[in-house]
Amino acid sequence: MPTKRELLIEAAARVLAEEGPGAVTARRMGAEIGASTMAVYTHVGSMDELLTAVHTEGFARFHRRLAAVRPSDDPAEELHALGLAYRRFARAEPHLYQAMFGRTLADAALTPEQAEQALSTFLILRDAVARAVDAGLLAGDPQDVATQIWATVHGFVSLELAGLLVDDRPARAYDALLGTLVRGLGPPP
Amino acid sequence: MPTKRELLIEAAARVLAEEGPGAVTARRMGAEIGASTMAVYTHVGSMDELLTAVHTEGFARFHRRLAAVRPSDDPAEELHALGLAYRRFARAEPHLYQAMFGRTLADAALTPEQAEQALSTFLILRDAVARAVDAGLLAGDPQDVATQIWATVHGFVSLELAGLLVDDRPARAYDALLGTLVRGLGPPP
DNA sequence: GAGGTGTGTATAACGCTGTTGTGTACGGTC
DNA sequence: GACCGTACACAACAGCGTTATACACACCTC
Repeated sequence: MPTKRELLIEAAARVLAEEGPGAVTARRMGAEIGASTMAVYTHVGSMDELLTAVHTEGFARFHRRLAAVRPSDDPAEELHALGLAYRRFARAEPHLYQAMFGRTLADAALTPEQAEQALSTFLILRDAVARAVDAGLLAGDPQDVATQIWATVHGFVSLELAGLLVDDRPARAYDALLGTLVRGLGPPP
Repeated sequence: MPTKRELLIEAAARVLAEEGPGAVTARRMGAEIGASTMAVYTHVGSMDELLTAVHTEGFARFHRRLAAVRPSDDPAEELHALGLAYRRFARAEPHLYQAMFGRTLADAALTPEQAEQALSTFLILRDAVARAVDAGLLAGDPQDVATQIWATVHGFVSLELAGLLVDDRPARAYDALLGTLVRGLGPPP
């Protein structure tokens, strides 16, 4: 049986994903779990802490999605599958993705828990990159290479979610971008 | 002499840049220009329209920054300078950058004016890419290539602003990413 | 079992927000 | 001089996050 805190976080993540950040209010969250507004303050602390918890929950879902990509013998195929899973998650839960990646550092730094969550998700990518480097597909320090891949992939889906991508065939453009990455990160000929 | 509408937009952009989105309120904006709250509604229409106008103003500033990068005889150097100007703008005005690129398409589509603004800024990059393709530095359709570059560059600075970049030398990592891009987008050997 | 203690809850209130309505002053037009 | 439309300040409304208050209930000690 989930605690009321867990119910609140789950409800907040769901309402955020379905109706956007404007719908996530303390009164609404209380009503969602059949309690009063005070539930947020008794069980979570504040709306800010609730949104922080949703951030963490978002990364947990993201982690599960990426971890579900089963390792392949072909590192190129595995990286491609990871890239597709990444974009699929962002398009499936745009508000959650926005809550996870859209914060500005100038506002508030990440909590240690958030940083650890983000790092553990990043490690999925880094390990796959390390295998690709071992196989000779990519070259360089896996950490640096994975950072570049993450930035690139995030940039594309972020522009896409913001409606700033002019391309009318985003899936094809995304594949082209992944191809560019592998070319640019490959060993020198 | 600027109109009160222009004063409001300028004040909103400034307060947004200096104090973040939470400080941009109707009462504050009225006080900023020495008028009452009603000024926002008389001269702009609503807070939402004001933020839309700030979005447009942000792209105008962005455009000026990128357009100030003077064309070089060396397309590689020009692209590199554009990339540095891009990151410099984002780091100088993170809240403005966030307001420009952080909206989720699911919330509200861009107005035609916003789309045109964004496109005209994109054209600066596309033209530079076209020159690089002519010079044999890059290969492919300039529009597609420029889209890939934009996505990549945006992804990096976006992660950086969100505090999710683990690298402790972001400037070096950014240069490495730009290098990867040029390699990946260059003509086949 | 009786009485104190502490936690969870609901209700109400405070100050803030965006927005709207009301009344008033001002400047141009017939 | 009378009229009209615009801009303005002030007040009010609903909703927000948050806090204070009062009540209910489980538990623990005597």
